[in-house]
Amino acid sequence: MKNYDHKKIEKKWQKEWDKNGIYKTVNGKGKKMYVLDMFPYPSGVGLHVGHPRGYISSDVYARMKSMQGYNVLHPMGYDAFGLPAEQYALQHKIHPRKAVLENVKTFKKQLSIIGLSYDWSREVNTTDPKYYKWTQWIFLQIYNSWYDKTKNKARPIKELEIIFEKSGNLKVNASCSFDVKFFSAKVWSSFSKKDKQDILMKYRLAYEGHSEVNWCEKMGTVLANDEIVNDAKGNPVSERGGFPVEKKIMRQWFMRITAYADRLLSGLEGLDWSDHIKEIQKNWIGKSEGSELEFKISISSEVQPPKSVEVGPLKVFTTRADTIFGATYVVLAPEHPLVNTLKSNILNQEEVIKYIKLIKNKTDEDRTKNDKEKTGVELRGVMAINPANGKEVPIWIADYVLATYGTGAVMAVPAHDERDFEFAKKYNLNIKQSVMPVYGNSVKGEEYRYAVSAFVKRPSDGKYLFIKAKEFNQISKVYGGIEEGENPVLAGIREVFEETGYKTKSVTDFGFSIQSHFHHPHKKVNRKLISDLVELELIDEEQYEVDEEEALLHEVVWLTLDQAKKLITNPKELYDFEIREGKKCFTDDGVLCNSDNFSGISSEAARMQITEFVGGKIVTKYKMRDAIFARQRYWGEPIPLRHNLDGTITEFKEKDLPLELPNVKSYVSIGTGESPLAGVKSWVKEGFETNTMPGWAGSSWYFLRYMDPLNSKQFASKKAIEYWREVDMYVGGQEHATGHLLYSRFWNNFLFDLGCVPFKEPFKRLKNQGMILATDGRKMSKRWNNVINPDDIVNNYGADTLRIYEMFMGPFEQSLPWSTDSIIGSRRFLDRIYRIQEKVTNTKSILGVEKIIHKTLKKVSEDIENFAFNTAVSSMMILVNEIEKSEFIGKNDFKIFLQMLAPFAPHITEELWGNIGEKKSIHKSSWPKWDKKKIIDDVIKIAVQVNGKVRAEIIISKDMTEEEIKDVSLKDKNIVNWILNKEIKRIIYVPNRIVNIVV
RNA sequence: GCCCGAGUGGCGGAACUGGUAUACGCGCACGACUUAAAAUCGUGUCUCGUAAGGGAUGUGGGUUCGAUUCCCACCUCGGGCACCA
Repeated sequence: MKNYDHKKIEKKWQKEWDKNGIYKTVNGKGKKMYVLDMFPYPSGVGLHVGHPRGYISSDVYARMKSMQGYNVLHPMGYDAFGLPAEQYALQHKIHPRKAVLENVKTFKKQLSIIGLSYDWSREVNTTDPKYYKWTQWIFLQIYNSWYDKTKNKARPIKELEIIFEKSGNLKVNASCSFDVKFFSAKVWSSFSKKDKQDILMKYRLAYEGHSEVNWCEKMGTVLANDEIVNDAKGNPVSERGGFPVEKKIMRQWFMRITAYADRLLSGLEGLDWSDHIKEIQKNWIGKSEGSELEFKISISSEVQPPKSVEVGPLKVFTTRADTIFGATYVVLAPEHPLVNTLKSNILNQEEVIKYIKLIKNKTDEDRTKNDKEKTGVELRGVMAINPANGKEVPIWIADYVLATYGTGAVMAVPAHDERDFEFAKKYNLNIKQSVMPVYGNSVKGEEYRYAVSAFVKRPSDGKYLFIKAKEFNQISKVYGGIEEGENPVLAGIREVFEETGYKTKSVTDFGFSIQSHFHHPHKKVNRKLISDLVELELIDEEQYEVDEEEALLHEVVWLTLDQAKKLITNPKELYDFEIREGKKCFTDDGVLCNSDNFSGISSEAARMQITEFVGGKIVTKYKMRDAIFARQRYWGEPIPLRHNLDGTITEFKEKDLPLELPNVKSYVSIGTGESPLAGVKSWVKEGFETNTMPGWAGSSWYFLRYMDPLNSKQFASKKAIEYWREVDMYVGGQEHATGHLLYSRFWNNFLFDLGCVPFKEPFKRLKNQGMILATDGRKMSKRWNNVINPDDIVNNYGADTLRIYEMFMGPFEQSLPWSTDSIIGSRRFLDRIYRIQEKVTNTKSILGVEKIIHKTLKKVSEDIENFAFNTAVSSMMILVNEIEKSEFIGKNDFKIFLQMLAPFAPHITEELWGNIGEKKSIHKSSWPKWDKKKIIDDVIKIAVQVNGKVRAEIIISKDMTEEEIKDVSLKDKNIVNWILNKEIKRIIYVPNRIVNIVV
């Protein structure tokens, strides 16, 4: 017998499979299974061993499903538009189109030697005009749609026009830009064509707008956030070249993904994705429910002469309407439009303008740096009126309020919000408590009391006074009730004297109350206590005599604050320390105080009631923003729109698509920040849009194209879509959690609204492969010189070894370092299998081998289904070890073994399959079924424990009763010693597992 | 700071729903084959102890007849978000 020659075998079968087209998929034949890899961006660098990990896993899965009788769609293609291709082209001075073709070739060559079962006849490429024709087509559908919030779906923009003509926009409940003004049908009809189009633009799901970009004057180009660094002075500069970068407002295209925020959130529920990815998407969408409240603006008479401007109320968004009585100022984002409206009424105009300018020049990074101190300026001369109590509060602008979230304005409640608290402390603003923390649960028959608790300092050594209850051995501060007409400080001084005999004077009243519920053990009553905290100081160290009863109950101890903190366990007491230390900010829910009629009710109830009381409304907000859908680059899909001389926009008709990228010599940035297309005369002359689509456009729908890749009439035929439907198994890296996976869900939901696809969610099941790190534990990168090339592995060990090893090395979703040493184990495994073929006989296997074959088959089938490939391989290794111990193996059993291994090692199994006389490809054979009867053991070994420690093993047969098993256990010679002279309290028997004797 | 996830031999890792911890592979040691080496095969390999037995799943507690698994606190690492009111 010759040795296992992987080179010969793999080459031979790859050629054979190709010739026979065994991986071709035909639409509409039997039950379907769509197994998809995230298609790659074909870079010029080539693959490292980490890349194929996902492809191998989906290939194993697809191969098993195919053998199980599914009609499997398992395609591959290329996502080739985008910045990397453009930069590669610039660097190598070749046209991106040519670079892409070259890279695709390299890529395909590297993939082909791994033996993946792709149907290459369905290959797609996003840069192919035949493909991006449909990307443009979908864009136009989105452009020509608006979102009806009542029907909760996208509708044609034409229908909106009809509504406008009939009744204006008053009754329209749509997702639209925030600045649309109301108009009647009559007013609508008076608008010019351009006016009408401008208004419709605010409703479209793909719309033109403006946004800030990072502009680098010297380079004449727009930079992404990660292309910017800070120089020595902390100013933003370009990473390459170190040229200054500034903010610039530019024209952009957007996608109104926010219209789908709620559907994208709720749609997650039904998906079989990892919780991790769902969590990331949930956070990204960032739903929060709160209230929108209105603060009226009052203008001070100090402004001479008073310029009264029509100022609408200031809207704020808050999730804590219950804290409104503690709102001691309001804050606007510096960009808030009201700042401009109020300009002439602001007394300190210059200061404000200076501040706004300062903020504008900061980069996003500066503004969001974690240790950054909050800054702000008060708008003097104007005040806001708290709608809950009618009191005037100052208005500030500050950089800690974001213009882009909520209403761009907040009511500041420093007592109950950490950010407001920090700001208020810095600028000495009022802090007013309106919610009390609550300790202990309310009980029936509570007696209600006001009380004080006191920190008492002894100036001579800085220690503090505590009392120790003799009965309970607990440390606490002095507590006492506040009598009628007493203030907390006086009550504290009196209580300290009565309980301890010390005379004190007042230092501070912290003015912060806490509500607690407890049982008073001496007075035998339930108490609801509202306590205030004060700090006192000894006047002299002489201790006067105290009441005898008091003295019996507790003694005085003097401790440093640190000592006390360690001794005290009561959470309410500990909270007092925090108040003392100036962390007077309580962000949890509690019970309202200082809140007029609302005092005493819970935070939760108050949120609704107060919102109603002040005439606000309950609203839902999302962190997610609309997605920018434009790049100022050459290498992307052209946006199929034409700008007319009168300022209107005309979209392309379907028959005129695709709008192809002009074939130009130079695609270098033209220096105005616009796309290089703006420098192409013929293009500009036609009025074509010069922005191109972003990288995520083509990848947001490619999974639909595979279903019907050559269709020139539709992006895919209805029939094909209805047959293949959603992707059953989607495999790719988790770095796409908030990009591709969100955008494609958005597009698919949109296409569903349009009736183009019969399902909302495109990816039913998702698996994310972990990264393969270099042997040094770092990421594989040319930079570290630690890249391992799969071609070398395939050459030295074979594709099957690479496949087995990558599946075996660890849990699929976990990142793991590559080990050059360990791969030999996978090769040895295949070597052994190759040798086993000599043991194949035409007779039946011995019983033990047959049994383990069926057990392993069950495990492998289940493990592949669950993507637990490492344990599947491991169980097959155990099987091989067993077979080696046996003198021979029956042909039928060997066949079953080859079949279960075939998805992992398609070449060697095909070879051995042929060697034992099979004519048809193993990959076209039917996945074997395990025989339930064959995997039941007649006798098994179980452990016997005494008091939870294993002391013996016994062999039991399947028809023994529990009594018999217990009996055997007790009589076992190892056990007898352990239970000698002891009373047996209990015997626990877990069927087929364990006997535990408790003595 | 907040929200997730993970900590098991020299290494990658296994352990079903709470039931014999360390499967499988790598490495290492010894042995067989060989003039020799490689390859291959066999045996051993958590730790302390001659043994009986004891101790180990990041640390400390708890629940349980029994905990890698459940609960509480803490430590370390990885990921996500980061002034989202």
